[in-house]
Amino acid sequence: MPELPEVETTLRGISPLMLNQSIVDTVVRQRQLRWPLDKNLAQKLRGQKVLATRRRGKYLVLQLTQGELILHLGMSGSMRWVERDTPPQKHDHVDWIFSNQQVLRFTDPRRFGAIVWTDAAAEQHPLLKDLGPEPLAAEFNVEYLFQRSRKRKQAIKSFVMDNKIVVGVGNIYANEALFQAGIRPGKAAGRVTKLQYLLLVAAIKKVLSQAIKAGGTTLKDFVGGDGKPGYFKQELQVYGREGLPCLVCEAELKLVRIGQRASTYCPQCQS
DNA sequence: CAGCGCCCCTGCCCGC
DNA sequence: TGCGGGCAGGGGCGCT
Repeated sequence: MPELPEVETTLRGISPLMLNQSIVDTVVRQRQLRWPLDKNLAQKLRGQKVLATRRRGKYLVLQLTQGELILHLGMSGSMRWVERDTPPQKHDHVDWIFSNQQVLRFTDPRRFGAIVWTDAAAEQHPLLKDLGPEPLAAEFNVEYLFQRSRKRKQAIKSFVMDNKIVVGVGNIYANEALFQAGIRPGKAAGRVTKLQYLLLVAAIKKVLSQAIKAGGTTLKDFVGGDGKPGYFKQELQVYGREGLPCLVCEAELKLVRIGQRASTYCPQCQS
């Protein structure tokens, strides 16, 4: 999936063509996503104008004339503009046809993605209301993270991937940020020092910003809203590099599982 | 409550 | 070449 940079890339790619356009129709080919799609989705969206778009964590939100549409790309989702009458492929589950004749297509092989309409502000919705701060916001800082971590025995990697602590730090960037900060992924969050948190916050902000700038990381077939791949993969220093030499000290990178997720680290550089 | 597994699902890669 | 097993960018949920 798209991690935060890929979601941001998608948002930037799909927004311009839909702003101030009305939804003419919603074509649903597969209702079974993370949650079954609302049977009345097409009816609820018909004629609604997209007034604004935004991102909260890995959720995309379309502000409509009435209510908001919450979208999530799960592990394998993507959205892109397609030409009208482009034949749908196997996993092209939903199309939105806009008043300017543009067609926005939601594709998601694994179907962990979500499409949820809400009549109130998306931030009040149960899916979004308990989310932690945005990683690139000023309120995500060393004091905040250090304070939240005290007495917590959870592995630091799971801790920073917890959306209640901070949103948008997925497996790839958690691995990268911990490497850059010199912290072992399995270390208890409560035992990570304040200095290490200072480095970690900086690393998270840096790696996410750089990935956004590069248009996200394309591992398999991620494409942004413009259909182009991301170019961050070449920047990855530890993710997917287990068994290879550390790019800093040449020690062999190790692989462990933390919270059922692959965690790669350098036994020399990270403590 | 914190924290850990399980699970949703398809595709792909690897070893036999 | 075929098949089973394991793994994949997420995260809600139920259980201890």
